[in-house]
Amino acid sequence: MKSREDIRNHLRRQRLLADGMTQQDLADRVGVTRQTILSIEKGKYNPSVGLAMRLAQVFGIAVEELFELGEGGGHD
Amino acid sequence: MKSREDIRNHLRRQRLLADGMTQQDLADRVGVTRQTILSIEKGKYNPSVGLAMRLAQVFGIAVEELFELGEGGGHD
DNA sequence: TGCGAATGTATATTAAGCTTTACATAGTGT
DNA sequence: ACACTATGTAAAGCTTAATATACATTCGCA
Repeated sequence: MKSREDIRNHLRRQRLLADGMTQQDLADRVGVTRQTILSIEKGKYNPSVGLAMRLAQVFGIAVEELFELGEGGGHD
Repeated sequence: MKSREDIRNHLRRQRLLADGMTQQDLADRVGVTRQTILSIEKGKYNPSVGLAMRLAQVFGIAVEELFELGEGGGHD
């Protein structure tokens, strides 16, 4: 049973590393609302790859450094 | 004017490099339907980062090697 | 002590990812 | 000619990402 995606992210850590960038600042830079950033940080959902890449780009890191799969082995 | 995401992908190329893996095989390995793979290949949409990472993992490459942002500069 | 800035919670609504089913076309082999 | 496999198209439906709005909390600061 793996209906929920189970993805970890280091958004908050990176924001803090980036001179304490706020959720709103980050949202503006990638073109989404603050709610979206907050929900991703809280693990409430699994963003599109486009958004994920823009986020990683803001921090100058790879997508895989910002998001991690749950490593449940298979896909189910 | 970049409301639509505009993401390029190298899914087909990678499939062919991977010994001609079929859309169905790939779909099975990442746990989605063939339609989903086809639609992504055709650029009809922008998968979730979870799926993008599983796809990249199948080919042993980074997400950024499989998907590319439109490079429109900003987010609009 | 009260204001503003940053984060969190809640809920309702819209947009888009993904599934399911069904059919159509092109290539391959017998 | 017929069957089989891989790919493409299309539409209906479900689930979830993302928006919008509103309010609550904590903190620093004038």
